[in-house]
Amino acid sequence: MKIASFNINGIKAREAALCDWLDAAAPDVVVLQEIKSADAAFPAEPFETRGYNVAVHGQKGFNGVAILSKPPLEDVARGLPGADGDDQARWIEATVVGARAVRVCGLYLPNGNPAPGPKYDYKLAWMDRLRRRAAALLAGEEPVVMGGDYNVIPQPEDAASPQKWREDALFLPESRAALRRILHLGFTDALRARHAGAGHYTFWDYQAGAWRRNDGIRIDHMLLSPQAADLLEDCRIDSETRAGEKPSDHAPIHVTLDA
DNA sequence: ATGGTGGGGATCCCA
Repeated sequence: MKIASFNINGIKAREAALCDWLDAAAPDVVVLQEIKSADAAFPAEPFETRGYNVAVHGQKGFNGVAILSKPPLEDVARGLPGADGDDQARWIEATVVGARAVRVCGLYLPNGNPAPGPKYDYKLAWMDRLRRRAAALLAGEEPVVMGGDYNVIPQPEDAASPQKWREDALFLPESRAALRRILHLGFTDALRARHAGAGHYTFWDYQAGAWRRNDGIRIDHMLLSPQAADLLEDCRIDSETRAGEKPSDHAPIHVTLDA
């Protein structure tokens, strides 16, 4: 089962590029971030035509996540638990059944800039809620994939120019520590498990020729529970999509599981 | 130190 994550930066602007990538990469399941669309305005037809079931947790203008899945989506849950009144649409999960059942979670972690400030406080609080949800998922002892835009650069080797990110919410020590706290619960960073070393990026800013100069960062991650990590066959970043027509500023990342 | 680009929706916010 091929499970992917893709921050598309606006579903309306990215419909053609997303469909082209779906046709080429043929993932079984995709978690999407930054759809920037309300549920009712989400254009499900092009994906249903391609055989995907669609579950949306949308928000007008900002944020918004969704799951596309060829297997039926079971037990869909929307919103990250732990804060009543948080109306930002950043979390969706569902069970997909292939050879094995996999709990698939799609997340769009807050950017957090400028730091310090209320947006950074929100980021760290959201990561604490994520850690609690992740621990609860681990207790189920089933294959779990938490994929998405984590907006955290884990290590200096995950940025082409780490010094430029020194003061940024994506790379501050507290952000990296909060991500490590989740990993240390027992999750596997799938890309790292398969590819050591520098040069694996998922995001290149639209500005200042970042793609042309390969000035990227690795902030989109696929975290696997031990039961999912046991099934891991491959993890790759489809960086060529960043060179396409009207691209997102993120590239898709995907795992192949023996499931 | 600054400005560089893009999406969405409204004359500015977010990344």
